[in-house]
Amino acid sequence: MGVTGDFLRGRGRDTLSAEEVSVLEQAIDRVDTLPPRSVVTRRGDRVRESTLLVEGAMCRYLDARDGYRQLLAYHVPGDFVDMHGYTLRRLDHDVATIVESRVARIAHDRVDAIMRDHPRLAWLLWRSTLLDAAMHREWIFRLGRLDAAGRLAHFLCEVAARMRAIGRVSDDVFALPLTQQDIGEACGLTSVHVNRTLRRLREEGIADVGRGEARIGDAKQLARIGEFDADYLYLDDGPWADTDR
Amino acid sequence: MGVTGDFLRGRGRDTLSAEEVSVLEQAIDRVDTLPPRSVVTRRGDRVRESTLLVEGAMCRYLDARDGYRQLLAYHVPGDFVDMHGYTLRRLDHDVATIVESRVARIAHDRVDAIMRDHPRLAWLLWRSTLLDAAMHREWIFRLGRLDAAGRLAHFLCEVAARMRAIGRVSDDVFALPLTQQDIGEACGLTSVHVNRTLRRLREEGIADVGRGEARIGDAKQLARIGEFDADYLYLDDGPWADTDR
DNA sequence: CGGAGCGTTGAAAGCCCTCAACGTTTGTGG
DNA sequence: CCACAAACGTTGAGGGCTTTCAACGCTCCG
Repeated sequence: MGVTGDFLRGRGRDTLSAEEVSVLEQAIDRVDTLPPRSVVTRRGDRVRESTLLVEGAMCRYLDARDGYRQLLAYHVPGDFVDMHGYTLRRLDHDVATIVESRVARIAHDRVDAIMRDHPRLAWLLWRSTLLDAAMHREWIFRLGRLDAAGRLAHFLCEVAARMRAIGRVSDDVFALPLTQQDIGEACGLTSVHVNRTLRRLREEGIADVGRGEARIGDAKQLARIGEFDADYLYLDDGPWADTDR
Repeated sequence: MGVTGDFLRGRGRDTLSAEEVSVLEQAIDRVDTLPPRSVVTRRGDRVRESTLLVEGAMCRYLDARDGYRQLLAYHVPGDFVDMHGYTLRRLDHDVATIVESRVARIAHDRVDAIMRDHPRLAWLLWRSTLLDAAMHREWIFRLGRLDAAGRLAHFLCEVAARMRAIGRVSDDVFALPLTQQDIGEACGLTSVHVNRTLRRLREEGIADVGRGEARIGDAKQLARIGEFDADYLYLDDGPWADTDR
């Protein structure tokens, strides 16, 4: 299988036909390896290709005046990190890697052709941007309504669910190559408070985060604390799960 | 002019050709008038038509365990409040009116036809969902990085810019039919603290919010406090502002 | 005219931040 | 392979922003 193997797996399974996989694979101009902690796209940049994360971890963020970032999204393999740039043409935020990452590039010309000739694949690309929006909404909820423990729990639940969907969770452990500073920037907390709160979750056996990975000790408790409901990830239904329209 | 007059005006001007306006108008099944403070769609609902807000004000929100809501979006005339439902098929949040509102309904069958026969209009619909996502991102920033005054300032700047884009601001005054409770639910604050913070903004002559409207006294200061930059609204460029691809 | 919702204000408590110091891990060059 | 530095993680103390609880005035509408 090619580099698109994970595409949309975290976002509704069994969605791509063999032909569609082939079309997507042939649309790829090249595969790049990006160094860790590198900025891929800056706010305001005109983008002419879109980027599928194949392996590694990336994020999107906005800078604040005080020098800290606000993370907007955390990306796992199979995610397009900037498909919205195809339509919006310039990005309103930065995109960066967390660790060394392999990415597949698809020129927007190629996407034009997909839009024209492969309506169902076009639909899937649109759908993937809408799933980003659904996650954005849940991040708004997390920041607006939850306390520190809730925010961390909710974040961990989301990443765990998405990692599970792409087959990267075993024994309730998955890679989470984020520093406490990063996690703080995702959850609107200082790294100090992230540290204290993660300690509490660890001491209570609910989750253990550190050394580049996370272990979920009590998924039920974690979901309760984070008021987490995976509905918004639309993992249960492929885009044509029910075809009655 | 029909009921689609404001569509996308707040989201890049001069975007619709006469033919496209006509197609959109003819896709409308009916126009409903919805009472104030009514829930239009509930989380999980299967949606079979999309809703264009013609007149009034609406919002989208998620409920928290404590009984409070987290607003996810505030909608002004010209916004589709649930175009993402066309692709996702069920909604992951509630949709409600703030005040009595007129909405135009377009069955998803009709959208199918638009997708098939009017690629540029299809593109515009996709674009409008991407602008929602861009606003979501800015809401994440607001909640994650700004203090109470900053959040209110940022929110007011956004609504002011969007109201201006649809010609609904005069003498720096625009309708804002939200209670302090509503504003708190948008900005992750209690209504008590919203009250105190709005008072400060009023006393300093920066903004005056109340009695169903907002008056911007010092837009520059407001933007500074809210770290607001209207780039993300993509108001300056229609979807084909530059056609080099 | 009465009540309900909304807006306003005060006091006290709590959650999280800031500042600071120190321990631990990681990575790099000698 | 070791030594060192830099980044990351950990912990404590104090302070500040926001919440909570409570009370009261105002406005609008039935």
